[in-house]
Amino acid sequence: MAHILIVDDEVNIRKVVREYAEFEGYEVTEAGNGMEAVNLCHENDFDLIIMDVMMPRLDGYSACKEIRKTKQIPVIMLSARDEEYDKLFGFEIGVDDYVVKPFSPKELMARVKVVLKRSQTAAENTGQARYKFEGLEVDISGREVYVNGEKASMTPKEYDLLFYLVRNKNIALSRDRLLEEVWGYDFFGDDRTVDTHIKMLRNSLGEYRKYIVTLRGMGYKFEAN
Amino acid sequence: MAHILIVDDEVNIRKVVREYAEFEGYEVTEAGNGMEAVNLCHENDFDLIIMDVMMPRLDGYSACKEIRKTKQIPVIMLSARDEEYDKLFGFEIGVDDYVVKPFSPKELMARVKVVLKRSQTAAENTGQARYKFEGLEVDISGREVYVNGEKASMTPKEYDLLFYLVRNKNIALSRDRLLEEVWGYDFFGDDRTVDTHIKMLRNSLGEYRKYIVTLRGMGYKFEAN
DNA sequence: CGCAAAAGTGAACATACTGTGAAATATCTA
DNA sequence: TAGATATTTCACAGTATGTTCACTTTTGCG
Repeated sequence: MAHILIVDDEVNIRKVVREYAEFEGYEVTEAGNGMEAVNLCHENDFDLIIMDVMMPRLDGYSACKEIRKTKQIPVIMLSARDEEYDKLFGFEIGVDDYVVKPFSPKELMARVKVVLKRSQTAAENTGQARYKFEGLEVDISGREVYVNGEKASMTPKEYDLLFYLVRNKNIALSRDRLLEEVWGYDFFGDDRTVDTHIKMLRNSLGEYRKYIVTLRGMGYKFEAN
Repeated sequence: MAHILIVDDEVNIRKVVREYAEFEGYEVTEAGNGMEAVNLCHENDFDLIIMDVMMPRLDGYSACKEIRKTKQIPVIMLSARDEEYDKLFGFEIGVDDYVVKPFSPKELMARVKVVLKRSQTAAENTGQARYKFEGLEVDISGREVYVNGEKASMTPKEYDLLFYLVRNKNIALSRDRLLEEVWGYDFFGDDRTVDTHIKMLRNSLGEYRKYIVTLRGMGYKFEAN
């Protein structure tokens, strides 16, 4: 799943956030100050940074600016109640969200989810929606699928179905939901239509059909990390 | 049902929208400008906001940003044809949908339905959909259960039953209630069917069967913090 | 301690579900 | 409009699953 960098000089805060984040299934890396964070960002690809404003060596505000020079990673800032409030929302540095200390870890996690989702959809709209699962490449914005490097030709519905499955990977999708989301709310046909298209999609995916898992009594799921 | 806030400076527009919304069974509150809307949002829990962009005192764009600071309520924006179009879709403020004036109230209501549904499923998917009890992991949205790190394969009813128990952990559940909620109101079978499924579920959970507690003369309960 | 009611259990049987191929429709394209 | 392509429906077969039921075990109580 997503890889999150937590930057705070207080060990206890890092610990609490890590705990909650890992419970949600995120991979977590810690940094104790802004300088460390900048260096870690040069070596790793994080999906999100949670960063305190007030830190020794290099404060969150400056670290964010520094990181943004090279990478466009979403950032959630933590800060004491009245500290720097205006600067943060000047959008000057493009902070994605802002949580006031003391914060509820649950609320923080809710915001993490929102920001991650937003950045994902934003990426899709700017042409950055490429997924790769072994030899299966799914380019949603380019509306192309490659199986072992070769372009797979599919029918429109196959694309739509696959893209919806991939966008919602690891989420159980009922036939009804698929019909509603992929076919549209105004489709009044048979449930089993989904099955037929899953069948054809599986054939198109060849060996990678394994990613499409049947959930008996329920529907289907695209299962991959 | 859902509680909707309508924000527009034109009384007639509010009136029309209110009429249609109430016809659909929604509860409706009105505000005449952005500032009112922000204040109302601090005091109430709305499920959806329909807001005009152009308003005195505080425009819809700013009001939305302000409200989003504290609450993640879906917003549908109303606006004149070319006004602010880009800003709205800049994802900066995360508007959920966008209707151009003059609009058909019917179309607006259709969008309301879609947005409400989306936010509901999103909440389910991003919400507490993953539970962990020692070595027992329950991923409701992925419809997966792990026992000591290994995926447990269960029958549909076992999943449904477990998920219902977990979602209502520490709550005593009678057989009748389980039948009604997990099997459906149209099931007219034997009470003891529940027992059999509890048996199979316990076997699937191995050592973690201990979480499913029998309440003699009553039903069952998933007991965990 | 012994009884009755409640809960656990294993097996049999009927039912429901999914994968699939093929036919029937619908939609697109030249 | 014809021909091609795509979508939907349908029926069949095999298998997984749900339900019932009889029997055993446990529990609470006088």
